[in-house]
Amino acid sequence: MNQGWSELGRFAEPGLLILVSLADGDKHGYAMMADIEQTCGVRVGPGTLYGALARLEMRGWIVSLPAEDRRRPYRLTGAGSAILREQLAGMKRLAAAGLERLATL
Amino acid sequence: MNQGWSELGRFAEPGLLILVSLADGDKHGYAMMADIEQTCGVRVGPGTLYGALARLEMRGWIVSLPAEDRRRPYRLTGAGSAILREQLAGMKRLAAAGLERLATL
DNA sequence: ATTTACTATATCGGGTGACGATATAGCGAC
DNA sequence: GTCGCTATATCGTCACCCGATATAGTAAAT
Repeated sequence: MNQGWSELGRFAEPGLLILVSLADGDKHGYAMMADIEQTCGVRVGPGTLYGALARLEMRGWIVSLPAEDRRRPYRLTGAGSAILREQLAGMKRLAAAGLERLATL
Repeated sequence: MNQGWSELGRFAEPGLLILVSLADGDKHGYAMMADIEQTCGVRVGPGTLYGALARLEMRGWIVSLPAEDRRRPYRLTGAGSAILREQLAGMKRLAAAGLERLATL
């Protein structure tokens, strides 16, 4: 984690970044790392990524597809896209409310 | 944590919620809990709150003001509001990008 | 007056997860 | 055949979330 999205304790959520990455279409781990770094400017290391993938799958937000080649692709589930939509809507509200507060400060 | 902002492992950042709460003006802990619950629908317990407050202060995002009465108010620092602005801008971008991806899914 | 409820802060402990480091291995190029 | 890239996996440490619990002041109710 970190850089671009800038130093702080733990203000970024790798799991959420993964879900956003998969919202674009099925991807395997390495491709997600590249996608997330490119679109968010955040580097997610393998330790973070594969741990988060396992937890997301365990919770049913994603499923792993049969491995093609050396690649193990993942797909966002219905539950995953529902929770993602909900989370992003909440984030959007929070960001708007927070920025407004900062503006009138 | 949880409810309204809905069940998931750890997709909410108490530290960020505190900064947003303080962006509205100085507040003591108990007032932040009330403010955060009212505006975000998220309940932050005392264990979460005071731990996060200590860390935020240690990092210089907030300062504790001299206690009036029984209350220990906190104030957002310049560094704190800068980091908050940056974080919220990032969140806004991510939310917009993610929701767009979900829409074209 | 004492019980009840709310305000307010503080601490402890368990469990979860972020993340760097490291290992493994296939592939293409030079 | 070695170098760099693609790709996945695991381990260990440290941070920190969060429920539970303790403490205490205030204030209205009984």
